[in-house]
Amino acid sequence: MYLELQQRLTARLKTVLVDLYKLQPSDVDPAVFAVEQPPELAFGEYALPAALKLARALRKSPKMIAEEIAAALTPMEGFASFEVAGAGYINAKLDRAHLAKLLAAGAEREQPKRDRVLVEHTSINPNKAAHIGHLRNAILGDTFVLLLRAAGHSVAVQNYIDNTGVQVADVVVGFEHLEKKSKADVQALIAGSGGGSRKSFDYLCWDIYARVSQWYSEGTLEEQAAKKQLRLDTLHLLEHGGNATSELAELISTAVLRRHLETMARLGIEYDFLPRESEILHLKFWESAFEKLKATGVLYLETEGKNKNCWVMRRMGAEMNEGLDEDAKVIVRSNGTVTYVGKDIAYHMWKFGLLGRDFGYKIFHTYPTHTCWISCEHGEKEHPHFGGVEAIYNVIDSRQSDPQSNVIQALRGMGHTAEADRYTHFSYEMVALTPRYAEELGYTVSDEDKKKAYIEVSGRKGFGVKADDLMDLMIAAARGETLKRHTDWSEAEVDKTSEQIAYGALRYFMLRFTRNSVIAFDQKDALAIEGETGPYVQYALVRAKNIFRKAGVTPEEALAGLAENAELAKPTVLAESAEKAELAKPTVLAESAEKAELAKTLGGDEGADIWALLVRASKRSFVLEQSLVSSEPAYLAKHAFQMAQEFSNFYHKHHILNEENETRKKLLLATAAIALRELVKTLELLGIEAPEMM
RNA sequence: GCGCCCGUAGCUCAGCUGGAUAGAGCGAACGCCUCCGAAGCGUUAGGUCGUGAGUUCGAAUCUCGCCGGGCGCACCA
Repeated sequence: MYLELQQRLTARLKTVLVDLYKLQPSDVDPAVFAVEQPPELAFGEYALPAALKLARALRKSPKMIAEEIAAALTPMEGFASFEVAGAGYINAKLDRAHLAKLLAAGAEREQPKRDRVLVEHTSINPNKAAHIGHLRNAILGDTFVLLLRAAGHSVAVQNYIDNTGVQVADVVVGFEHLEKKSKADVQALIAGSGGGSRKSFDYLCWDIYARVSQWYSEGTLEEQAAKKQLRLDTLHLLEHGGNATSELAELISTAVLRRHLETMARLGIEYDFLPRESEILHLKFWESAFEKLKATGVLYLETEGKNKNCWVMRRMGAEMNEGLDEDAKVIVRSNGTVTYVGKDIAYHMWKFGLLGRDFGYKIFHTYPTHTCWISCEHGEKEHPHFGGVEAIYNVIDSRQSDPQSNVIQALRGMGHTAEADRYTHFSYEMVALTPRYAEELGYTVSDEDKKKAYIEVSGRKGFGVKADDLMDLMIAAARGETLKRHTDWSEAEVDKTSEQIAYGALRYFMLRFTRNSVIAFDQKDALAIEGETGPYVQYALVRAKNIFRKAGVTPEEALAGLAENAELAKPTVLAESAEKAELAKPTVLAESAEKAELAKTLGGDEGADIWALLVRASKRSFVLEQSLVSSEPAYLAKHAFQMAQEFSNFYHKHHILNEENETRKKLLLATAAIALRELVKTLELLGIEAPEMM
């Protein structure tokens, strides 16, 4: 609602400036039409710096201009006043009763249909159990998908599966050469391992992967070289396909992938399509891309220096040394094989529909509401259309920003500048462990590491926390708290609530930090259910629900009580584009005794906290927009927390059920209902559930 | 060596397209349950915004240098 009113204010400001100063909006610095937020709510809800920006051009004092504009803006539907403040800011104050009624009516603008976009996230190597760092990736990606969808985008979620890489090869080496397991043995292991327990196949692979990594570095130099060669040979067998080793790899990677989907499903994270590297290789994606890269001159054959006989791509800002660019990125090796970046260029051309080839598709998994497809060479005739989207977001950790920018540069070099501009590397920093927590987990921490703020986890060393273990630990802790408070609950109730709290706590913790901040994970912080956490937000909402349970009134009834006879609050008022001029025309509202009383309550000092809560509640779509343009879900997480905090304050201060003044009680109940609705919807955007009780 | 990111309260972090007294959580001290659940609420203490210069009427925010920390820079993926 806040966003809609702001857009109307902008539209009206434009017409006023055209009328007053004959300005052509297209010729003017957009900053003139900026709408900011005053530092304090007491100053108003919006601040217009227009007069400050126009002073020089109009050769008048900012204050005079501000007075003129303020006078011309008045009156305006939804706004109570426009006041000149400071050097020439115009502070706009909302009509408080009006906003309260709008919020109670819950009028939301219909989202216009926006672009088709593709979000790639999770993309865990299918060779071992998911760990804590993967959780950050998947939670960030999944939440961003929720935000995009809420804003009207049609989103396909992809989880890229590198099933032919060295990491899978390492585990295959482990099974074949360390464990001496046959394909049938591995099949039996997979069949015998239950999901979610320590006996799971992905856990087994976790240990084998760590052992193989250790094994590579043992023995004489000759032995080590032989092991390296074994690793390389295995990798080539996987890439080539059609042999016993690649079949074993397929078996292993698919089983681990299924476990990853189970792990993520616990948090409500689902996928639409799983493109695999094996198909990118076998369906000759690279060959198509190579032709186009050569034709556009992005790649050239190096004839001199260390990269002789390689096809290379010039890096951004690379310097030539005597006509030779030795810093160029090798895309095709001198032996004719393609590097990782090369394959990635082909894959991303496919994403934008620029490749001229497609995957085969078959169904891999069925979720309650949709199916998840996986790539294959010869798939179903009927399948959804993936790829060919307008914008993409790749949730990939910040260490990969170089290869990511190489891909973008290749697209740009081929002339696909529009695509390059809409390619977002949604980068994020790693999740590490605090030294203290690493010790708690039983790892030996060196004295040097103890001084650090955090220690990086390493799948190679088997050092870290597995995602499923972490969730189990958090559920157990939440369960302890729940049991303390509700001795009379059934087992099912305790289970459900504990899971809602634990998963909410985890998702919130991964989202509350901005993307480029390293998260130093500590069990104590993660399990904390006080402070800026998911459970705090959930608790606020549960308190709101309790009010209605006791009052014998539903939130819907409370909202209707305030919204009634509010013609102006009808959704249609806001359904059309706010840019349209007719919306900016001043209209006068019908006055009523009830509205006057509302205005009095909300306007006084006593009502300041109620007003602050209502304004906060009105900002969901505004914060959603901010989160989207900056690709930063943390803003919405912060919004949820602030809502919860202001509601807790309100809850403490006003004893709604004892309120004797009927109009006041109606307002308080409606405010609680608005806060409840907004808390639930904001948490929904973050993928966090709202418990009934806790 | 080159590139990217970071340095804000004891700790963990917001704020960074320049603008109205620098914010939050944790931790610390104190206070609040005959009243919708105290997993809560309130009050207080705590900051030369790494450092030096520059641009500007105005800099935590922009530019440059320096110091400290992290990560990239393979014919690995």
